[in-house]
Amino acid sequence: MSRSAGDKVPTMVDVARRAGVSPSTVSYAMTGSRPISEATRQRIQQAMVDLGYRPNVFARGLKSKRSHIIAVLFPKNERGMNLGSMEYIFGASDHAQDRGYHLLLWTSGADALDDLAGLAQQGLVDGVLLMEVRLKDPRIEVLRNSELIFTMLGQNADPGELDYVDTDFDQCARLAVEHLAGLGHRHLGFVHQDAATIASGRGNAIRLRDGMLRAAREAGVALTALTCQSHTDGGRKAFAELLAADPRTTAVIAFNEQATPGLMAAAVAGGRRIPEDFSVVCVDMPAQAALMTTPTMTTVGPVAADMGKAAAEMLIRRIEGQQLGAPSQMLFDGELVVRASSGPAPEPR
Amino acid sequence: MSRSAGDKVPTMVDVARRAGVSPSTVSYAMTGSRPISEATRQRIQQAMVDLGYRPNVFARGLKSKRSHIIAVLFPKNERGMNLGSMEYIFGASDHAQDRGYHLLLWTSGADALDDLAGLAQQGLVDGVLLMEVRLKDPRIEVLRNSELIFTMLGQNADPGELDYVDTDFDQCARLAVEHLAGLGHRHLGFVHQDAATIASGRGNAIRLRDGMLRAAREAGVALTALTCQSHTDGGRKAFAELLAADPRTTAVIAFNEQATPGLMAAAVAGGRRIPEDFSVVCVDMPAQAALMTTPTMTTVGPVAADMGKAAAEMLIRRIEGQQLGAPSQMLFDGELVVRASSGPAPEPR
DNA sequence: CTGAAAGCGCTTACAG
DNA sequence: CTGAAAGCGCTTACAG
Repeated sequence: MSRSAGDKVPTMVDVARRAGVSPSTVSYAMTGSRPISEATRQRIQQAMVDLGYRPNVFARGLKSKRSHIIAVLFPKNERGMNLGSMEYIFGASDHAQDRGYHLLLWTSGADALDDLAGLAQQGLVDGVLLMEVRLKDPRIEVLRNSELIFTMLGQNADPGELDYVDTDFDQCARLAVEHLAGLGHRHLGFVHQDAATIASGRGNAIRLRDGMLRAAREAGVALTALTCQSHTDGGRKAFAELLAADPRTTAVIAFNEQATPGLMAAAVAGGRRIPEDFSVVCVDMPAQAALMTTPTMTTVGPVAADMGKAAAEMLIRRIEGQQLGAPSQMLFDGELVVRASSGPAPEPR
Repeated sequence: MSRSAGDKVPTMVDVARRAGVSPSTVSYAMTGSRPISEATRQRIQQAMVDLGYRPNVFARGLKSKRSHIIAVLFPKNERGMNLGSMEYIFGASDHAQDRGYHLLLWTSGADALDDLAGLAQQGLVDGVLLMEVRLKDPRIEVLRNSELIFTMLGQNADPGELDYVDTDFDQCARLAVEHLAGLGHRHLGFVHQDAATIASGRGNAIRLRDGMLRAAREAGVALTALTCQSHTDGGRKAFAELLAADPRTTAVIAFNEQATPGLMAAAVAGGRRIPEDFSVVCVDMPAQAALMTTPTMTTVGPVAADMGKAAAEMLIRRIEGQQLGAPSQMLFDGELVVRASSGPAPEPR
């Protein structure tokens, strides 16, 4: 099984010779595409182990048109880097590896459509995981034309027959609002992403805001929704705007990781203790980040790694033809993790 | 150039026919491995554009033993996920793509040596970028045996002839200590990673601590070095230990992203304003994280994306035979970015 | 400066 | 249940 430097890498012919069968029989034993007697299968198996045989990916791919490689399209400039995206990617990667697939990381911008067409055409990848999906996403057209199989993490405006895995933003909104309403808060704020990001067609921000407004209505609480620049100062400004809009605000739900520290700092600077006087809940903030804020952050959101895993599984099923016809579309429920940033509403003064 | 669904993907034979040359001439024009007349080259180029030709990766790989794929080995369980690692990876990815290479993300644990041997043997990748390198790293032996080309991000105990890109921790230590000493601080703390991590052979923590002690000696200031659990409570405890060890401590240098918020919170809880009474400097904290602390964090460290890029370039040169013989070994200087967490030492009381 | 041909290591109809 | 043979789309000695 272990070979030292210099030994030739064994081929299927070597395995066949050692097992006393023809190369094609070895191939059939591997692909399972026709029945092999148990005895023969055993001998082949043993020969493979003895020689430490691994099939050559290129020969296999050349003939079978299957690479066992999937690409994850993560245009890194979109939102800057964040731990959440990383968790998706690693969830997908782990699962792909378990299923015998490799994961190719593709970081070209979402506008590099020629590059994408090239990737599709080389035959290098069997399928694609599309991240940072916009409501109107030109990559979808390219992938369709190239007949490349793909699964979206997120949704475009009209997913129709397309496969996707997405967060159930309505449910997340409800979870967050009900948590705060249950603690007695009657005047909430919702701080989401900056106007430019939303305008550029990142669908989740829009769906989440609509969900928040609906959930607040249902829970019978007031909710002020604001856009917010994605940095510390943006968060500061958002806090000021929020209080200007509704001075009775005692809690905020934020969907803006970069702005949240500034928002909290502004609250503290304004004489509010968190959570005694003011509660903060974040949507889709990774646990690791939630443990680094002071106080630690109450969060609502699905487990990103699970979503990445589900997307990878969905894609692989489609590639292997186990999922034909009907689209697979999956919404993930968020979980509420109560930490130290949310608490009972203060007594009205 | 654009082809709609159903059209056959053009091959080299199609290009050759259209250009009125033999397939081999097309190949030579692409690889550049023998001279081609300018006229012929033009016709071939035009034919490729007309047909939207892209070489089949598998056919190429099968013959040439070159895949133009490099793998980045990032055993994600090692340190948990962090933005810094992500920046290395994306820096490497961008550069690989610019150089015509694909990047495969390999997230198996560092102990999955059989998997690694398999990867090496399949011939799928031309080379490997090794992350999270330990002082004694068994992966190195596996890669050597398989004769796979690799570059380390970090160093093992005895890099010898191996290629690597690493942070110049001595220089970073000096930068941090001199910054604080220059601000009048005479009693510093150094809070690094937890004892288990260091004992497991993560080399950088050890090198950094030694560098800190040396730099402090040279600058004529006292420095208390501590290990610290990588979470908020660890940071709290570290602050207490630090003051117990040297009550005159007025500044701390931390190499522990997860613990830093706790450390700062403990300082504030202990009645110290940052930076008026107590300064904090972090080593190797990504800018994005540094902007999220309150106050924003003064940092020392190299630009991770640049290191990833340099490592990718080093690897590709080695793969393409532009770098023969002598090892490429490169240390990156850190930069000091002064933000709001460090300031002049307080008046002694 | 260019062509014809062999072959990389598999998979998969075709045949028995 | 198994084998012999063709061929996937390139690269690269060999030949001119």
